[in-house]
Amino acid sequence: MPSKPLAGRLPEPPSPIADDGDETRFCGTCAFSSACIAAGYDKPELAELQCLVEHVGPFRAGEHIFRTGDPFRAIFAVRAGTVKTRMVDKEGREQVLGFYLPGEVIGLNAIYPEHFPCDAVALDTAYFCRFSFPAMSALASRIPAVQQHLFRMLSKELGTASLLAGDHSADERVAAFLMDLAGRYAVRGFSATRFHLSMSRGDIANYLRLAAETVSRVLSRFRSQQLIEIEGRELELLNPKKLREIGQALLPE
Amino acid sequence: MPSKPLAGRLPEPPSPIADDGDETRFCGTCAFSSACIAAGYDKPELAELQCLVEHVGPFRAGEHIFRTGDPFRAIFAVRAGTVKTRMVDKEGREQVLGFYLPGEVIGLNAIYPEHFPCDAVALDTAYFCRFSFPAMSALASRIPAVQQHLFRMLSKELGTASLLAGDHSADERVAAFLMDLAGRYAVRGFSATRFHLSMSRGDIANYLRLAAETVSRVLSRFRSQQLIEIEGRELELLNPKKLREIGQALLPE
DNA sequence: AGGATGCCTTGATCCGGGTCAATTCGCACG
DNA sequence: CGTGCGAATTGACCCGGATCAAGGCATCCT
Repeated sequence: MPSKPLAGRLPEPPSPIADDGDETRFCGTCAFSSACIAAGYDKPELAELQCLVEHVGPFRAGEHIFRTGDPFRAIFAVRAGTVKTRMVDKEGREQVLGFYLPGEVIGLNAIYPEHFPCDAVALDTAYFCRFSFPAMSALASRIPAVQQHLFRMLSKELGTASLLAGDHSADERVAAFLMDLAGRYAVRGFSATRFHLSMSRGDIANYLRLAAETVSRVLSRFRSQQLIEIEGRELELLNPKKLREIGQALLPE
Repeated sequence: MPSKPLAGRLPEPPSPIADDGDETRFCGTCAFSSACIAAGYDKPELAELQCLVEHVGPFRAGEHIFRTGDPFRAIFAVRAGTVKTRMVDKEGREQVLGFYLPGEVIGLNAIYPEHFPCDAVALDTAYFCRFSFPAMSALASRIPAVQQHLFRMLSKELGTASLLAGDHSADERVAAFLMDLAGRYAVRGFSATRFHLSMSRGDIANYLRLAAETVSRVLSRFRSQQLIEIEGRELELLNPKKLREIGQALLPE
């Protein structure tokens, strides 16, 4: 069954929203929060972090945050909403690289080429913190915790990228995908067993290198096996243990 | 036909060897050379770079440079020889993550987890420069070029990792693999049309998420189509243009 | 309201590449 | 100098998931 309306698709983001923060208290759920805490909220460097960050948005579903080929000047932390990144080859085939939830960071893969190698597209109404990268790396030079944080984020993304590459069955991929999302929501303090899928079946399938029909079939089977409850894009994990087991080959630890 | 002997498998590495360098002139083909040059060879910082680097090796074919779970203390630049990195899941299935040629760097994916998430195994006799990572990041704080170089390497590896993930035919994968190797040899100043494959068909297949038999078949077909000449592990690219065309979806640019 | 559109689901069919198997070759080793 | 073992090649067969097709059900437009 198709999705039910959420809230009439209004300005306010339907998915979990990260703490907005104010001048002195920086977004609590942001990917940089740990770096900030390590640096110490009272340190003068924090003032600089405030300087190099800029709140942008809202972007509506389908709008681009950046496009392939745009010169790389900044990275973006998702403040609210969901984003997919994708490459489009010259035959027009789309390739979804990843989905990003509140608190996560996009644009890191543009450092090397110095131009964005992919598009970033909002899946629902989304807000961001924009970090000037030159300013950021200058700051990283002076605050080891910031530098380390950047290294860690890059290295982490490297780890997840290589997991997807393995040859795994459709069941493994879908189960791992659901558990991965659940874990990421949990880290940010949201429910790990009930959440909304902001992306279409087609996007999920593309990301997992499957056909949309296959994703649909697997989800239907998982439902009939009492592993999940799903109605449109509203999802509940009924048996996370079993799901983790199925997807274990694709999951960390 | 299987491989022909190269040089009797003796201490000296059979594959291209990077410039060994001495106290003041650091390995010319090393991945860090550009950072060094940017910093200036005469700068006192270079002395520190000399301090934090340590030449290790030789490792013989099959020996581990590091193992899954080892605490992360250093990254390694390949000085000579070839390395594969791989993960082994708990069912014992191997997953090849990448091959590394002289001048390239392994271990970056360990920064985040702080333990190596994979094994690194020498494919032939191999030598390395070992860079203490704490020292390296301390240096990165003081020399922007070093920091930027680390960022770039991480970001670059991120880009290549996501290419493999796409769903592509066996022909595309194999062609792209060969052209990628050719390009990487060319960058380091080696022949881009004739080179030795240090890895087995099985490793290639595993890396490309194919069966060894499929790789073998594709190579045979490429040979019958006059695209390559191959005997055992000695390879010559007869029609790089066509190969690039076949593999374009997986290749940069 | 009526029609168009996009997303999702489900069924039927097909094919690329995996799996199994046999053979050959080269090399290490007793 | 066999002998055994691993890597590579080639053939025969099969299966998971892609593709094609049809139908349902929302939302959006006019």
